[in-house]
Amino acid sequence: MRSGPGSRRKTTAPDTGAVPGTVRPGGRTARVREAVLHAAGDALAERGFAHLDLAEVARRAGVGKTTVYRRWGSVTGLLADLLEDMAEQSEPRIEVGSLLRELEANATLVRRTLTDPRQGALFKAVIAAATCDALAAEALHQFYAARVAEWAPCVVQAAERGEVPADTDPEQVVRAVSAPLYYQLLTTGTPLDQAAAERAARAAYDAARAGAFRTGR
Amino acid sequence: MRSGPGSRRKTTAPDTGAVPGTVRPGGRTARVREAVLHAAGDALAERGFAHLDLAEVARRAGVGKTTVYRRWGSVTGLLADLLEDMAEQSEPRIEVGSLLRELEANATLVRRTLTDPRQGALFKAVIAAATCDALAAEALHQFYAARVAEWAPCVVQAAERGEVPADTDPEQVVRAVSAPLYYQLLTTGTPLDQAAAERAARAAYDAARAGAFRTGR
DNA sequence: CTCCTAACGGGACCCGAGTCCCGTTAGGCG
DNA sequence: CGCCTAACGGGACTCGGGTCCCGTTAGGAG
Repeated sequence: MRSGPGSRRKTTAPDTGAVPGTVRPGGRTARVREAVLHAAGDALAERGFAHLDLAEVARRAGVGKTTVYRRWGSVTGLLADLLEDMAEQSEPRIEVGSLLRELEANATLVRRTLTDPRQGALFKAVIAAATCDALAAEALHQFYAARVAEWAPCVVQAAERGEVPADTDPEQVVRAVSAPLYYQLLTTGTPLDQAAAERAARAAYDAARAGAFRTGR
Repeated sequence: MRSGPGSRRKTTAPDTGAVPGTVRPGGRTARVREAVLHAAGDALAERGFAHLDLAEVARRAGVGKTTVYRRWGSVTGLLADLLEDMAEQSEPRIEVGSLLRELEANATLVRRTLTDPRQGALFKAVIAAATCDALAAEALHQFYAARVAEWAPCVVQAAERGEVPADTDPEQVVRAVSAPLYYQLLTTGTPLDQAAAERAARAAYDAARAGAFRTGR
């Protein structure tokens, strides 16, 4: 793939083997990235993952088709970058002082995200991509690890207050809130309403209090 | 697409507009269907959803490429049929007399299914397909509706025994068992072990007992 | 057993996603 | 404020997934 370091060219393209955009990430490169990610998000929300065409994304972004293929390589690569971009701007947790309230806030946030036309479409697409592409899977795992880490402290604090057993696994509790929402989204046709979010938070809360997520078994 | 009923041909193909295989479902047609579904399952387990090629499936099945396209039309159509085929041979629930035990049995079954190379690959593929194809989504919803209906009675019986509140929604409880397993499979890299299955059953059980799934709110 | 035709099989063909080549634009260091 | 070259842009080209055409095989009614 990459040419040897001794290969001689005239004025064009030494081919350093580096991913384009990493050496000169400023100015134009940044603008192109933003335009492409934005266009990709639009296309995804409108036409769905299955009909996502990189040529169309390039056209919408006012960018050369070659550029998109060179920088992102494939649909899954673009999705991974899109997800990473979204991760940077996701809302932080707000402390409330009550575990049930915090889990409800989390469930509501997840529900809003999955219900949102743009973000929901993106998540569905990334999940689909992750089932058959290692790169997308890695991006997805990173994303959820970060999100779970953001919310885990509320369980730790609840444990300190004695709301749940001291050896409760915080991450398990946070995951238990999201799980039913994703499951419903993917395996049933019923829309995700607020009642589903509250139910998910409540179930995770009750299970945690009953000790279902204790690490010591 | 379909020619009008008045169109005249010599000896070939009246084109009734019906899906091939519905008029003469016996003998050869049935053999072809079985061979193709089997080959598709193999290919899916080996190469994954992304690299599933209908021409390759046809070759493996010893069947003409045209036949596969004519009968199933697309990858998602084939997946939908494959899922329907699997639904017919899934294991029935076994009565145990203890809700926790039954939920654990269910969780173990789900875990085994998702861990199995062939079935697991199929489920991942169908989930991916369902996010962008209405036909696959419908097949998936049907499948889970049937599976949930199969297991819901154990919650009804538990309610009669007083193990959980009388107005507990049985389907919610059953779904709560599967949800964390699917969530873990899709959003984390960690493998689905038996501990995860037991935890899922336990969490659903505790939440149900605490009244998290009561319909009356 | 015979006939009608549903369903299959082979192979030519088509089309568009992805690649390649090479000229042009602009980031950023000296 | 130039120079070097990273990064972009356009357009020709490839190649394999999906379609079409038409001849062949075999299900099943009578």
